[in-house]
Amino acid sequence: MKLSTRSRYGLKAVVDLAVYYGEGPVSLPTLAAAQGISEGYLEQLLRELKKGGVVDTVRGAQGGYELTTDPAELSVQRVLSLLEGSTAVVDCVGTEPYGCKNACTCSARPLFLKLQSRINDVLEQTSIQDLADDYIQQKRRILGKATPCE
Amino acid sequence: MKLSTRSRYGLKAVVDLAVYYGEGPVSLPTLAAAQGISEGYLEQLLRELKKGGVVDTVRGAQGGYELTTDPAELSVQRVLSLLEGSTAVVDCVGTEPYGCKNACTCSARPLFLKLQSRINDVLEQTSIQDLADDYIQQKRRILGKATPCE
DNA sequence: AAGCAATACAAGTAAAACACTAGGGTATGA
DNA sequence: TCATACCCTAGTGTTTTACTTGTATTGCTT
Repeated sequence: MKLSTRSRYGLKAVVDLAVYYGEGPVSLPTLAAAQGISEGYLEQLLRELKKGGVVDTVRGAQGGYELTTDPAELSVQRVLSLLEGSTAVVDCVGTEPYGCKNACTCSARPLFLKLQSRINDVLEQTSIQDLADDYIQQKRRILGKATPCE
Repeated sequence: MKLSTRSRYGLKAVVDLAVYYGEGPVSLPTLAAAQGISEGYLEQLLRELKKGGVVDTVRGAQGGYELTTDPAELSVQRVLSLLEGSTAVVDCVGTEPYGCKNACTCSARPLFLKLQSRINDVLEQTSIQDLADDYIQQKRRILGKATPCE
């Protein structure tokens, strides 16, 4: 039931892009360094996000990646769906119909449906802007304190 | 973010046991046949559940598995934790402390915490009895109808 | 006491998913 | 034209998943 590292890195990169939204593209080396991961790996994730229309790219020197949309209008659900393939905990409750012929007699299905519904609520209602706001605020708190955390 | 088949099979087996709770042990061949899976595989799952104190066993002829607890007092959370290892979507929000030193500056952490909280709500508030009740009721509905499902 | 119906346990294994790495190609601003 | 970017495909080692196989051991039944 774990979220893949793809999703974690990719999502965090999108939040990073949200912080600089409207200020021109951010380069891959910059984004990769921010998370301490390889450029090659992060690039794959960003390409997936581009295919999904979440980010846009500018090639050449001074180029980079930027969000296509206002981060306030971009849900976490959309980002994770692209990175994870699907956010369904079991195929039979995913968005695309999965023909489990036992669905109607499955003793666990009611649970799965409810669980998925709650998950979707959170992922759809949380915008990238929400995460970026928290992130900026948290950084401010840390700067104002002697002890960085807790 | 998928739930393993371990969890799906194991959970359904526990619901099956709930249906016969108080009526003596149910044998592995019976449980395996009910789901159409191999006995060897299901046995591993049940052994895990025994280690976790969810089921008890009776050896020898006429033996089998039975729930140790009233299914109304048994949460889905407890069952899935044993089967899945943990129900955490990311290690840093699991029950046992995972020392991610970047936790306090992680832009995705607020989301993960909220998501995990909602998931735990569902898994803790749903009892095995709840699933068994739905299951029995659904079977009744099917018997009363010409078309079995939708 | 024999036999059979059960669980107990350990090991092995094929396939898929995961988490990357490597290396070449193409566009573009300075 | 050169350095800085993005673009794209393949490959690869590791881990996890989803099982199978085989050998005990236990205990009711006859």
